[in-house]
Amino acid sequence: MQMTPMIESFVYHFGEMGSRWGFNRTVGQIYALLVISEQPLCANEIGDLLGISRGNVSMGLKELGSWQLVQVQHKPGERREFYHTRGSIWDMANRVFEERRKREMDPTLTLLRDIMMDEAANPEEAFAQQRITEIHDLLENITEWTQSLQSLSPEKLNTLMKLGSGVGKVLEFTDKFLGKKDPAKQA
Amino acid sequence: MQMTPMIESFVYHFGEMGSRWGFNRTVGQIYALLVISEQPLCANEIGDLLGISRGNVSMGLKELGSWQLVQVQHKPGERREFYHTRGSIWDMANRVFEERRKREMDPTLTLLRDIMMDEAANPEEAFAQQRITEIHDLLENITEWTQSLQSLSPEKLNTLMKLGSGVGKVLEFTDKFLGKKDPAKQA
DNA sequence: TTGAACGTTCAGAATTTTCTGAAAGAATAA
DNA sequence: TTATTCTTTCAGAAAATTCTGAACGTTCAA
Repeated sequence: MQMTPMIESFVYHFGEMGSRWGFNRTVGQIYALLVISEQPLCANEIGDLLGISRGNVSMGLKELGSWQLVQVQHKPGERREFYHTRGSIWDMANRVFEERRKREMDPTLTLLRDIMMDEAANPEEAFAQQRITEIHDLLENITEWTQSLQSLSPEKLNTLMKLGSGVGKVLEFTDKFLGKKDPAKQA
Repeated sequence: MQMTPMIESFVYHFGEMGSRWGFNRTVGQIYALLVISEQPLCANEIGDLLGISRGNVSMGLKELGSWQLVQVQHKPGERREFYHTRGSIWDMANRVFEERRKREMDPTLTLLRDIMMDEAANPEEAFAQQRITEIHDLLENITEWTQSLQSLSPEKLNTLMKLGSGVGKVLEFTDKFLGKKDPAKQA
């Protein structure tokens, strides 16, 4: 693996973006490198390519492991471990979604529910609780929905994506033909 | 406005979460405060409630303004500015999505497209380009789709959300009744 | 025109996050 | 056993981010 300008720009950009997705720059760079490398890479090679210390590479790979985004491989006769990404780009995106849900959404929903259970001590708290309930319901909706989308087959998801806002038409159409039957009941 | 334990826990949690949504802890706290306060707040009050400096409040409000998440209000006879959130919780979520798309997705898509246009200098770059194309297509799909969902009416969006994975059934149903017609064409 | 009450800015301080490299652990072969 | 080659850990260093508060700008009333 060689650091050409093309590969550098990709790796550095994903380093910056990484922090938006829940991990730091180095972790993002390591991941970017593994994604675009056809061959699995060993820790030393990663460190050399990115110009970071061996310890940092180790921590980064550990982090990526906890996200289940990398796989360890052994080459016969080699003692070193080689790393590469697992699954398709889709699988990876799913895993990031899933992991962020667990780490961010779930604790937030729990907190909001706890607050909703409390007795409001005054009108200010009552108003706050009302807002918090709205936020909770929205987040819960989005969370459940995205989760159910993830269980859809890739083909169906693709159809759905291609539909775009045309999905509105499909809903109308379905409504008309099913008559009284509420499509929501099919969920 | 008073800092009760209930309000504190909400505000602090959203401070932590804020960093995941693209702004820092203080900005998250200021926003949380404005969301659950029925009355608009002035900058001094915000600073006092959160125990942060006046300058920090000013910077935080500026940041929230750039996200179009707060509105300035003037009370008659008052020289101070009062701040509160604009629109419903849904509107706010939309605005955050929209803003993140502009700040993160668009630049990423541009970079990936640029790389896709380059000539691959060797087989390694060719492989990298292939992966980058996959990533680009996925991100573009998701971006366009979420954008088109945002243009849907709130009721339709709600129906869709409630459908959950049941949307798969609706797609099958539509397929059957439309026969040869590919629903994707309606998009 | 002065002073009071507000808002903004930004250099440097404080804090938080990330990274390094030395030490220690583990596997293997001789 | 010892040497070799790899990995991991973590205390402290380095870097990045955030925050403070003083200086300055603006508006308005007297």
